[in-house]
Amino acid sequence: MAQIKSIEQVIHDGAKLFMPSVSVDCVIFGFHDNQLKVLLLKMKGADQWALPGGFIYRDEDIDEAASRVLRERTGIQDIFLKQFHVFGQPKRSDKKFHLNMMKKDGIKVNKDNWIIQRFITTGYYALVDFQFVKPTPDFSSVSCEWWDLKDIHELFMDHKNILDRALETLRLQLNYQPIGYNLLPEKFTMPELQKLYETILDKSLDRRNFQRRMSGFGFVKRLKETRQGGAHKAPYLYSFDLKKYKKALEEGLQGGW
Amino acid sequence: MAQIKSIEQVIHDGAKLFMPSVSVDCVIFGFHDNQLKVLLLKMKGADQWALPGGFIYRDEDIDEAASRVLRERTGIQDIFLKQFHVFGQPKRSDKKFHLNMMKKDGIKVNKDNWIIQRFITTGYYALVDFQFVKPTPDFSSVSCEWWDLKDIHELFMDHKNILDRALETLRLQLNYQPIGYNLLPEKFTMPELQKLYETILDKSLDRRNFQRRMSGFGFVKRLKETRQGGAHKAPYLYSFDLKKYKKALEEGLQGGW
DNA sequence: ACAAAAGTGTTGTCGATACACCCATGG
DNA sequence: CCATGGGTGTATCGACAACACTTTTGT
Repeated sequence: MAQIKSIEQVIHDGAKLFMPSVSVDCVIFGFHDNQLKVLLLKMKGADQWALPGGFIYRDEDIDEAASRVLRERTGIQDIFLKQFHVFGQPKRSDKKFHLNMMKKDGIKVNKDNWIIQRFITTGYYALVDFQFVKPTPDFSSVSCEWWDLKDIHELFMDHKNILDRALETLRLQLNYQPIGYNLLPEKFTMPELQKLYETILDKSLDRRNFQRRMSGFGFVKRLKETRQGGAHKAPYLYSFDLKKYKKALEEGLQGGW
Repeated sequence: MAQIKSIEQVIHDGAKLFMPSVSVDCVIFGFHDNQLKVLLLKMKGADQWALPGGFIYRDEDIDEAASRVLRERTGIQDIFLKQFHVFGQPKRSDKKFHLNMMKKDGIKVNKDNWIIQRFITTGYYALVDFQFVKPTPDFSSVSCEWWDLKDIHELFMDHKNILDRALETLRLQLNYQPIGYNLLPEKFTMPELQKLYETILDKSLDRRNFQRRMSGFGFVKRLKETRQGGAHKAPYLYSFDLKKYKKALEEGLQGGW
């Protein structure tokens, strides 16, 4: 697989290298300063921000393509990455807008070029450890940065819609899957985990009941250490019990029927 | 949108009419004789059964394409139909197998024809009222029939895998969404609804607790009529309270957090 | 009359909520 | 020494499982 280095190259070789009509877009969530963050790219030739995305090589699994996008934008691999929806409205991209954007950027492209066609995109969302991410722009963008979720109001094409759907899915998942591994550092305190949940859900939870519920699930284990340095009582550190965590991921949290 | 009537036509006009590389496949569930049924097509030129599927017209929403497939195979529209997964492995279809199948059927197709290329398919599942379905084969198939879920062991391409994933998704959905509308007739008894749940989950539930739980959700309402004719005590008839049913669909059943 | 199916009631358990209380630490 | 954050204990409530009992109907 040839590494893509420029828009010109995509325009020239895209049809040969990639599958037509299909793309992936990744909503990469991180957590820092008690804020839910999303990794965005600033597009060349447009004053807009976009989700990291990409095309699928002719012989590449679509999940691997998403994984590759994530890896190339963050330097991170082997983490939680999940399909959540296919966006396939015919009007989701605007040919004129695209052509104009390319023009602004000084790029000539034929009207029937591969890249100007209609694309159906599969949305993926990822949960990553903020501190290990090295945001890296791609050929189509001038910068790559973390944004506070609440500051994002408008994005490239239908990407705001994709982001909203990802968040909705994430909130639902919270009800029947464990979360936090990959979003928090190796060791964390219970209040930190709670803040994560509160931030995702955008509501406050009872401190004491949260602890017991979490402990009850069994996939967090308390360490003997405490987090020193902060004012007030030093909280215990916890880490995830990977075995039980993965088991809970597969089996779900609440039995249901 | 031109109606497709033959494989030859797809081979000849497909590239013009449809998006390349993408398709939809539908797992259409029905319920009859206390059995979960799936609608399958018997392929021309291959001694195999397949899920109803199709391509996406150049100006068609992908969800509408799935809806169209469902409509054309069953005669039913406006029902529960949901994306559940994208199947995008490069090896999911086998070029040689396809070419051979066409050959058997006496159809000549070029090796670089649109239809022989790699496809990424989006899986949808539908829940339909068995009695209203008029199974209708498409251009690629010789018949269209309901199969008992438990009798399906092997399907065309990766369709068995798609079916399994659909069932898995359906079972999960059962935990946080109401179900039964579109799968059962307008009026039904509580034991019938229970049988549906038991069949999907493949396990038995307590008759009495099931009744109370269901009633508790609020989206079924008891009618004054009873189902006459059967031996033994006549059970009450119920029907869905559409307003509350849809509300439950949107908001989910168990609060979670 | 009796078996089988359907409807209603009762009890115990467990988890979730809502608190009260205790502990540690910095100012 | 007290405000603040963190940890533990407990009473109450409600959901759900398990099971007993009653009602209806065909044979």
